[in-house]
Amino acid sequence: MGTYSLETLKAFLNGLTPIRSETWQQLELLFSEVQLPKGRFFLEDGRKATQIGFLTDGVMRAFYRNREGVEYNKHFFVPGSFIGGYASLITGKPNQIWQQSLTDCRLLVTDFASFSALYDTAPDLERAARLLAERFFVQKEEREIELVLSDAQTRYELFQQQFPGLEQRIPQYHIASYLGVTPTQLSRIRRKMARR
Amino acid sequence: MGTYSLETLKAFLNGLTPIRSETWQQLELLFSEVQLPKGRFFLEDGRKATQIGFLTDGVMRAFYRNREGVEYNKHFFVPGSFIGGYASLITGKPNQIWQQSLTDCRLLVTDFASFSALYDTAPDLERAARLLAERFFVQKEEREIELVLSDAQTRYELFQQQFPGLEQRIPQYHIASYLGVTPTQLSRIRRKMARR
DNA sequence: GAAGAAAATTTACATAGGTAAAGAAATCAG
DNA sequence: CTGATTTCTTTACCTATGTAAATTTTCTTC
Repeated sequence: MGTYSLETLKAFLNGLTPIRSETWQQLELLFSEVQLPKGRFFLEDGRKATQIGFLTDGVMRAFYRNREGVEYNKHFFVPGSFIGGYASLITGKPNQIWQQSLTDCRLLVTDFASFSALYDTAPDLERAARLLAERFFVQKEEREIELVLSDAQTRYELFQQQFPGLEQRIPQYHIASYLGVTPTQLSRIRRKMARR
Repeated sequence: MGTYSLETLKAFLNGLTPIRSETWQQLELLFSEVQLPKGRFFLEDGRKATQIGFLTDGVMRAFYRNREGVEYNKHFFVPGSFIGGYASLITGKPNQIWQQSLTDCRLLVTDFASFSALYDTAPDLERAARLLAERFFVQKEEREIELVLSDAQTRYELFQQQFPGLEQRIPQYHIASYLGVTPTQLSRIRRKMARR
């Protein structure tokens, strides 16, 4: 089972760029499997991020929280995603984005410092890291475009396409927050859509 | 003058990670200086991006445009910034973000394919590219947080801090668009701020 | 399967901020 | 300089969506 998770991670990295077996041998020693029950935080606001995880099972969310405690969902993670306070890991500044399990989850976790220390001797891994950073950037930009150019109903339809089946697994208020509207408004949108 | 621009670029890259002189020798041959009069596009919607530029003089903006032709400014570029349709360059998909000079500009321009071809033989350059991608990601996330957690007046104040002096050089409607409000609303905010 | 909790919907009302258009101010070109 | 253009501000009006609270529905768990 742990082996299977590691295989998923290996396949993911190889999908970015071919990883040499020497590199992988070093890499797989770094990761350990962690169970995260529903509702737990992988990452909280205000402290420095130090770990990265690779989600192999379950659903998680990333969100911001304002002074008054209002939460804004920014992303859902499904199996096969890297999670972690990427900006905080890179800059060393306090983390601003919370990450929480919405179902029971399984993760492969490692210390980011150990991971990135390998870049010096493993150019294939540094390449993977570049491609991953680029992919993260593109994802953020695509989401930004979605938020700017689409109205709430279209965003809802896009959410349904991008996360098939997820709608059934998590509360609607989480989806509303992800769409940038209130549950009230999402309910109005759904009613309107159902009427035709 | 062209030499001076190249020095700026070199300093910028060295600020990311030390660049070997062999790498720089190859690199500087790739770039050529381009003048961009006010109002010209570096990049338009719908076609694939192929070039990157390094802005050495002037101000540019990046923006999205919806079906109806309404524009949404997402970023201003000041000297010392890389510009180009980064997402499109990476993915090969059609570009979605327009980039236009707001004043007369000077740029160092190169073909991205030639630039990235050097990664294979120049790990220092690939490292710079990784750090740049990470930096781009962090910038986007910080801006995202700003848009989510701050109201329009705070965003205006942040704009003034982040782009000192820029306010005087470009029309207010460009700033309003960057802040995500109408010129009407920015005017209301300014009036309110002036009253104390 | 009944009681309680959580989630979703609906309603009534309030309001921030949009649109449109007119007028004032500033800037530019000849 | 001066007329023309562009930019900025203001006003009036309107609508989408927020808030709050009540109601209904769905999900848990004992």
